[in-house]
Amino acid sequence: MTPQRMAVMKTLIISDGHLTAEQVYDQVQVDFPMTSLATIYKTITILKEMGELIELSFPNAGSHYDCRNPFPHPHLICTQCGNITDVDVSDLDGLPQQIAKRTGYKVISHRHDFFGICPQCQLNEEQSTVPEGVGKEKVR
Amino acid sequence: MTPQRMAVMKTLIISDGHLTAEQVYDQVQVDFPMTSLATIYKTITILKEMGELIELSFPNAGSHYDCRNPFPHPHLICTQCGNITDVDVSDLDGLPQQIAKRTGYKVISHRHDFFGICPQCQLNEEQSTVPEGVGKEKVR
DNA sequence: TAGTTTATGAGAATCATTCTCCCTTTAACC
DNA sequence: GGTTAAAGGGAGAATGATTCTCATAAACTA
Repeated sequence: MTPQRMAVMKTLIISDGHLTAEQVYDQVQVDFPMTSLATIYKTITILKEMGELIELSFPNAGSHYDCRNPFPHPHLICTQCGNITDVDVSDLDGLPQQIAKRTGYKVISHRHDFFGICPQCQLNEEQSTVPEGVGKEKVR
Repeated sequence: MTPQRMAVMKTLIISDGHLTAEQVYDQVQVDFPMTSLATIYKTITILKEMGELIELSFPNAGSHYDCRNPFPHPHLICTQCGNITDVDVSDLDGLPQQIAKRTGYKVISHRHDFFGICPQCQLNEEQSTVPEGVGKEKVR
C-alpha cells in the first residue's frame, strides 16, 4: 500500500463517489503532483479486482467509480448535469435470487440506474427559458 | 431512409439484439459490402435519438445496442461468454415513479443489469476442471 | 436541368484506457 | 554494508472504439 494508492482510495472515499479516473487523477495531483494517470488506472484496476469499487460505464462519458459502497445498489443519474447519486431501494432486495431461480443464471452482481433530471436542473430549466434542445447532450 | 439504414435496422431487429456496432457492421457488409463503419455509427446515433434503440455500455466491452425492445427492461449478462438476454420482471413496474417521488428527480429512463454466469457456461465450468481464475476477464 | 440538400465512404483525428519500458524504492539475503 | 530481486511508479507510446472531416454521390426542389 503506497502513498499513491492511499491517495486514490482516499479520494474515492471522501468524494461523493462516482468520480471518473480523470477526476481522481486531478484530485490526487493536489497532494502528489508526480502521479501519472497510468498509476490511477492501475490502482483502480486492483481495487476493482479486490471488490473495493464498482465501475459504472456510460455512453459518451467513460467510466465512473463508486467506492463508498461497493456492494450493488441503484444509482440516479442526472442527464443534464451528470450528477450521480446513490439511491436506497429495499424493494429490490430479493430480485437477484428471483432472477437466478427463473433463468438458471448464477447471478453475481447487478446494477440499476435511473436516468432523469435532478431537482436543481429542473429549476434551472424553468428559469432560463432555454430554447428546446439546447443544453442537452451533457449526459455523463 | 436509405438502404444502408434499412440494413442496420433490420440487422438489429432480426438478431437477438444486443449487438455491438462492429457486429452490426459485419452483418450489414454481407448485403452492402461498401458500407463504412462511420455510416453504422451515424445510423445508430440517429436511431438512438429517435428512441428506437437503447445503448448499453460495459467496461472493456464497448457498447451494445438493443433494438427489439427499446423501452427500458432488465438485461442478464453472462460475464463468461458475454451473452446478453432480456429478462421480464414485472416487479419493477412502479419503481421509477417511486424513485421520482422520493428524490424529486424527473425520471426519464432506467436500466437494470444482472451479471452472472449463464447455465451453459456453468456446465462448461464443471466439465473442464479449469484451474481457478483462468478464463475470466471475458466480461462483455 | 441546375441548384441544393443530405447521406455516404474513406481515412484521419480523438479520447479513454492500457501497455511498454525503464527507473526508484523496498525488503531480503549474503 | 553491499547486492540483488520484486514491486510499484512515471512517461509516453500504443490501442481500440467512436467521432469528425471532407469530397463525392444520390435524392429532392424549383
